[in-house]
Amino acid sequence: MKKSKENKTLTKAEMEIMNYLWEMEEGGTVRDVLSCYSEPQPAYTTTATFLKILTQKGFVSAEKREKEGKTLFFRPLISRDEYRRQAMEEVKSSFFGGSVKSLVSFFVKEEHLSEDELKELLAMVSHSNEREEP
Amino acid sequence: MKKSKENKTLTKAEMEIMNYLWEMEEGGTVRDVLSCYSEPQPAYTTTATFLKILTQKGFVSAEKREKEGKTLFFRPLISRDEYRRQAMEEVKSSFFGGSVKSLVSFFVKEEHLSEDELKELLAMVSHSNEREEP
DNA sequence: AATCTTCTACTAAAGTTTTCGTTAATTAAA
DNA sequence: TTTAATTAACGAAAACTTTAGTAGAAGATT
Repeated sequence: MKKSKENKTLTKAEMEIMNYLWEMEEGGTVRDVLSCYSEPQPAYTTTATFLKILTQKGFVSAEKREKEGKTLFFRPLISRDEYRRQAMEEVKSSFFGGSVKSLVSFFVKEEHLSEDELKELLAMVSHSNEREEP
Repeated sequence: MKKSKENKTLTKAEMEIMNYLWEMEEGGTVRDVLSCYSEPQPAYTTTATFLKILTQKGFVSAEKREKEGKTLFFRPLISRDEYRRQAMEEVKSSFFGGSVKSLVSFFVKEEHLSEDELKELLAMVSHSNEREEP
């Protein structure tokens, strides 16, 4: 049986780029990503390197498209939600001893969510609970 | 005006040690921390190095105490809560576009919090809201 | 007091992440 | 079609993180 250390996680810099890609509708080119950075922007090649790494790690695809000549187009292969799921597992266990309740209550308190906002959340949750009851 | 890059964050290994220190009542010695690791334990000096680093970064104090001769006693200078606050700021902005609501609803949905648990949370929040109204 | 153990401080190597210059190829412009 | 601009690929330096060996001081044991 393989040890299956499939838990490839993103580094900080890689994460930043994924966020930019997710923000764009389809993905984008090196230059598209580069333009997302606030000053001081990294070097073009730096961004290109990370996109390459992300490709190798399987988080994005690199496509060559007719219109754009040699320019590669990078597209996320994992959704923000999917990755969040993995990453939040980490956050939960390392900051909140694995307890969602303690995590959620932390944020609710910390951020002073109003009653109204909470009710909104409650409604949202009731819905998803309904269609998931076993 | 100073650039004030006070945003010292803990690395993974440092974080692990802080967690052990927080779990102990007061803090502890190198050996105390070492004994918290599950096998394979790192070398004694590895742990000592990290405690030293944490001291330099200002996350813990190193005290020499009468009873224990030369042995140093390390004590967290920041509470788990305080650090969480910083760290969660990061999580919120990089995974949820800065929106607590989106974060909380993610966890509530993801983890299938029950109605009861949510009510508990609601109660908790009502309380903290009451004593903070401006 | 001589020896053994335990501890901190120092140092450095190994591992990982971040950064970007250089090169060669492709496309655009003159 | 020669020249200039843009790009992907490569390689490696720089920065940061993790790991641990060694030395020498401090304390415990015989």
